[in-house]
Amino acid sequence: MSRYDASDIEPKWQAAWEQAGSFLARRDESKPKYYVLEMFPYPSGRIHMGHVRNYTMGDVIARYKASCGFSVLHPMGWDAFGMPAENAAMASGGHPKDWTYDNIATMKQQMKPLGLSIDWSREFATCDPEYYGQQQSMFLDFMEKGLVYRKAATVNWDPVDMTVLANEQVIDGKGWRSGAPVERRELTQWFFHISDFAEELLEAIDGLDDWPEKVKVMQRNWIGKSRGLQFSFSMVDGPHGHDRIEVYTTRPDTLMGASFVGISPDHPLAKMLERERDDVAAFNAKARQMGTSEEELERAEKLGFDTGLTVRHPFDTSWELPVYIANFILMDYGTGAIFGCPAHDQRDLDFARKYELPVISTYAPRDDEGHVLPESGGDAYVPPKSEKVHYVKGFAGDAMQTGEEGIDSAIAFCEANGVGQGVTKFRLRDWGLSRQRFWGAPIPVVHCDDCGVVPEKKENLPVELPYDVSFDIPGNPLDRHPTWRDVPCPACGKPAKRETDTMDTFVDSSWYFARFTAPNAATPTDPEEAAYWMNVDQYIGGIEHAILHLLYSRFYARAMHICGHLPASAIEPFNALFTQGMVTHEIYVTRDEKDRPVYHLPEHIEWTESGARLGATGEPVEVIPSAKMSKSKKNVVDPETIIRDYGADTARWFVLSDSPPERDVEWTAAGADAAYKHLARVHRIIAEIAESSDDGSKEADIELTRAMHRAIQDVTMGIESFGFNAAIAKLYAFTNTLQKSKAGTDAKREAARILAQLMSPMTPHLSEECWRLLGGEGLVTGAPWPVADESMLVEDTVTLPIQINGKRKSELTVAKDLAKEEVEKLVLADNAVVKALDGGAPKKLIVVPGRIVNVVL
RNA sequence: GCCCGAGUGGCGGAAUGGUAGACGCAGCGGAUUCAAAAUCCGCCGGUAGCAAUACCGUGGGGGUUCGAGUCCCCCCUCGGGCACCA
Repeated sequence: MSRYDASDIEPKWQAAWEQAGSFLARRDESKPKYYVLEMFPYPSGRIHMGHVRNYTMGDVIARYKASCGFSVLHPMGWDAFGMPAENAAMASGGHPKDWTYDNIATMKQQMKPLGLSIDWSREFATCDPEYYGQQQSMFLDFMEKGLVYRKAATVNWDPVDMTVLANEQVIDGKGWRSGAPVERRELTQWFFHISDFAEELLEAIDGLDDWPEKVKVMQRNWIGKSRGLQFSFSMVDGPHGHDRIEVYTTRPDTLMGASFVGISPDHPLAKMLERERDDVAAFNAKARQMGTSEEELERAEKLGFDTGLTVRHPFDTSWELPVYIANFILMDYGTGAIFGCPAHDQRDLDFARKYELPVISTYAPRDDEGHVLPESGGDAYVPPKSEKVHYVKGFAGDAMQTGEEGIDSAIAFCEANGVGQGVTKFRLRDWGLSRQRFWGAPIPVVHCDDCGVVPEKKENLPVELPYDVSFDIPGNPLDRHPTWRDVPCPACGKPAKRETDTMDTFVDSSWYFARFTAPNAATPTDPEEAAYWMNVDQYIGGIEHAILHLLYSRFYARAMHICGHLPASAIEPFNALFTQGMVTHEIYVTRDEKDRPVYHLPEHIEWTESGARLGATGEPVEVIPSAKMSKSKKNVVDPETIIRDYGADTARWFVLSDSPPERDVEWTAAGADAAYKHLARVHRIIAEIAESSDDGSKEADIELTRAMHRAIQDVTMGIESFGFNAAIAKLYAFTNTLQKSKAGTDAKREAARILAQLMSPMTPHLSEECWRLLGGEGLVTGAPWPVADESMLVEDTVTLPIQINGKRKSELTVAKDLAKEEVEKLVLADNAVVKALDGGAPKKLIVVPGRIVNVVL
């Protein structure tokens, strides 16, 4: 009998699947289809355990669904454009293309030994000209349908490197390379009209039944539909025709508590003042010395500049409010101007106290006992809008009403009195897709002095990225590439210049799922293939993509439908979504002479009785609790090493077994050892059973068969509900039962065959091996999934716990369907109950049939 | 700062509002062995107790309920996102 040797078993069965073409997706109209997709990887260089976990989960689903008779599509590709390739080119020369394709080759070579049931014939990278050429073609379609436009928008500008910075390249308000304070700068950029779809994208969330509730909540909040009042303050002696300031507020019910008006440094009025007054110019310049991210603006100290100008309150023209320029107000939101009500907004309150502005409550708690008014030094009073409050300075509706009612009546009152109108706004902004970078899909338009912005002709696509470029000076090489940049105008033929902005990589990942249905089509999609394979039935990826990637894809699918590239049924492209957790690991750190941390790889650590030490020097090592595996912290284990030492099945089993899939899993060497030992044990048990021939007792046969059907039921439910760890726990239990069983060989062989099959989505190689040992027909991959016999699942008796006052004191084993009255009699006769009642009668006797009994004294 | 999650033994975790700790790891005891590895069997939340058993226990504090890890309110800690990281 051979020992379990993964390095022997795994390549053998991978070759068998390859030869059988087991994973080629075939369009078969006679079968139901199932499209399972994991978020495709960025080719960073090497795969990591997070990838292994993500793809293993998808693989379990893909293999299970194939066994259930579905025609399965399970493809893989590469999200291959992006900054790291460009950074690598800057750091060590070379071309981003070579770096990227080298990485893809390495990572594919690392993924293959995992034995994933992927149809590799559909593989592509988003940096393939065939792919981004189709994307450019769709961009032209979008232009034609009015889904794209240009406008000015702010970017992070590094004044030393003379280049645009990504948010992650801005560290503490400074450029990551130059260290120079970044500036906000306006550039004309390309935008998708995603905000036109805000209402629809919001409403359609309700139909996403198989998406996690938290993702739906995050998307709803992101779209941020609000009802509010838009109106203008008239200015007192407004300069140069600026006689009004238009504001939008979601809390018009606090209008009588307004104490100042704030405008963005980029507001037209602020810009006008800036030209005339040095002090305003200085303040605005300082305010612009900040990154563009919302997070940075919110965290920064709130600063204001008193312009000396005032506006009149719409309901009391003798009441004048000061106008401040404030660094936390963005021109992109609403009207770029707000009124501040310090009593009911903590940020406004902080601002008011700083600049000694009045604080006026418009409402207070109904029961204001213990409530310290913000006027008297308390915090801003910000109750939920659904809570009833007492309006002390309201101007419409009842004195006692909820915030929502207060807002509604305030809007109605203002409209009736000619002060502005109620409007619905969305927080969602249009999707800026321009990137001033090289390594992305070129935006296929040409700028002509005569004709303006001219779309490239479709027959000239793809507009391919040039190879003869260098990255030794900052900025986009496309900007300074004369032969690539200087082209004739597609409309008039005169000399013109190509657009040098490339597309956001979110564009690439917003339709790759559709391209997988026909990866070689001469158009973006093939209608028949898209109709058959779309939608993605199960999408799996990280929670970090909960908002942007998924929202953009939902928009993009709609835009593709408008242009005829997807059927109407595919505008919500992901039927079910699962967000898996990360793989974490402990961090090992020592200190250098300057007390800076030095990180060490897990494989360099040795464990002694006195703790962790560095293997090479014996130096003690500090162990920091688990965090996401990252190269910088060196808390990584290389899947390649794990596969070499234990085999792919062990890696797959471990990442599924130890934690619920939506939670983080901590990689531990002990856990990997345990997984390996268990697989070896299964192999041994099954090999023994395959060689044995015993008669067992009939009772043992029935008992084992019952356990087998129970296992089929539990494991199937586990997989269906993404409870992989629970399914694996049942498989452990069933293995224990099988090992201890006194059943005869026939019953044991059947149970062993079912065990191998139930394990096959998780450990496909081992399962094939066991299947063969047991004389199973063909490959277990593709063998029909077993179905539990319902009659074998039913138990005749149940054990009811007996609680006294909610605490378990005894138990009672009765026939499953014993009448409630009979149960009550038996309960009252129970020793523990008799003792507790001490001759008295229970106050209450609760019998939940088949579950529990509670005696209340 | 704003939005969304998560917190259960030494560890990973299980538990349609119904016996908290399934299953696994580590640990302890035993069998096997010349010995070890491997394997097999048993024990394994805390406190008190020889024991039977009692009390405590799901991040902290309140609440709803016959009954709360699970539902509600407040708080703490950790993680994800915040529109140019992917």
